[in-house]
Amino acid sequence: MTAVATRPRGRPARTARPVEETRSAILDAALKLFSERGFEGAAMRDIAGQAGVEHSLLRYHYSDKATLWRAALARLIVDMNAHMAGGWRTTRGQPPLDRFKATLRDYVRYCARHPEHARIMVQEAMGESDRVAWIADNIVGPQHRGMASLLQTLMDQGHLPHMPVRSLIYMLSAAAQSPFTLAGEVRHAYGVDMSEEAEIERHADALIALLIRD
Amino acid sequence: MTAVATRPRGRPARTARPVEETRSAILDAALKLFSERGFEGAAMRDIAGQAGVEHSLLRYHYSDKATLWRAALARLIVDMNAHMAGGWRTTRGQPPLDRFKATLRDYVRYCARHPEHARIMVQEAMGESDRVAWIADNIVGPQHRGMASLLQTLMDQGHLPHMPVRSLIYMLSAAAQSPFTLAGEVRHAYGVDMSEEAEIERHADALIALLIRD
DNA sequence: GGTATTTTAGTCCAGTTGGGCAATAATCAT
DNA sequence: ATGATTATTGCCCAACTGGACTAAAATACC
Repeated sequence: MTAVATRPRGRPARTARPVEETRSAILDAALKLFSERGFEGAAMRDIAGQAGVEHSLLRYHYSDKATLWRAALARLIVDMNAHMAGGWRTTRGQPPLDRFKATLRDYVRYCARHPEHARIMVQEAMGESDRVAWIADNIVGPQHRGMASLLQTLMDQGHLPHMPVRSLIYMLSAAAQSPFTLAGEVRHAYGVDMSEEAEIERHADALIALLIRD
Repeated sequence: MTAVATRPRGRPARTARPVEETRSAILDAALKLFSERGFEGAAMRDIAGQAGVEHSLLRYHYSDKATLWRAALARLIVDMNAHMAGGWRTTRGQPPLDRFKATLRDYVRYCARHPEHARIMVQEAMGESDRVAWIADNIVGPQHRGMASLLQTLMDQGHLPHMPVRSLIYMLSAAAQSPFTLAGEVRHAYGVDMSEEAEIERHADALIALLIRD
């Protein structure tokens, strides 16, 4: 009945959780709910509840719902870039094909840990909202440009099937993400938990087998 | 200001559009909006508006929102089965590999014409709603069982990369659907309209090149 | 010709929504 | 000390939500 541990009204003491932690908790909650229910379906109050704050606080830190959405996605990109750049560095000096295989495996691991990412892309990719344009400019564009030349090289060397690079990128990404994006469906239909370490590595193996010709 | 051409209150004259057409228009509208905004995000009134009827009519034909959702998806499956079965028949007598290639092409065409299908799958595959279970039982299960043995045969013959059949099904479907599910993104990022005939066939070529080893 | 049924529109309701605004408390700048 | 700034809750609102109920018109059945 009683509200659990309601914070007092004013600014919290320095000993309480610091601002950046609060903002981060809000972004986590926003990503979770936006990916589960879509932009319209995710209620500000539910996001606030998930983050453990009052809903007015969202509007204090992020002036409206669209701004909150952009902030959440911006942080997602930063995280992804950090993840992928880390893996890329550790394979320095290896031949391109080995590097590519390692990167694919790394990408599958990212997809497994961040299924929200792909789900949000799908949910937004249709309507005429400005969010689609934002995604295309800030996420898809940079990401695809970063991959294109390596893919073209490997394709020319015969390690990848011959086709327009754009087609390959879309199919590659989709194949990597699919079982994690649809994790609920996989669980219901096959009783398999795709968040398990072993399943993730198995899927990485499958993706590499699908793509690479050597 | 004045409402445009409001139908009179009662049952429409026989000359007006027949019931089945009304029901069909409602299901079309429901699919469109559910796929664009998700289950919670799609408002009954908006679906009604899209279908050109009053919102109470939805509740007459389909007792509640969940029932409408199920009806819309049930019709989608019927349509898909009809589409795929048609293509399957026309290749009777051909060798399995050729039949499979033709079926892939046919599936890509279906994905292009019904991007709502894949989008709804993604949108529902997460939450713990009963809709996930419904999808797994009524769509995914039957569909996958129907493909498994042919895929296993082709894999044994070396025409497909070796991996668990389940992995192949998920990657194959995702790769086929991806550029159409993300059509808005493709349009913004590349200026390409994936609903064009030529693009659809190009993508079918790419999918076949990705999968088949011959 | 009358009565039941089918198919539609219209109205009302209680709950939820995004957002506006005031209250309040800790901290910081002077 | 005191006044500004920061970070938070509390309360309000008009708009919208899914659904319950009512009114009405065309048709089907007898």
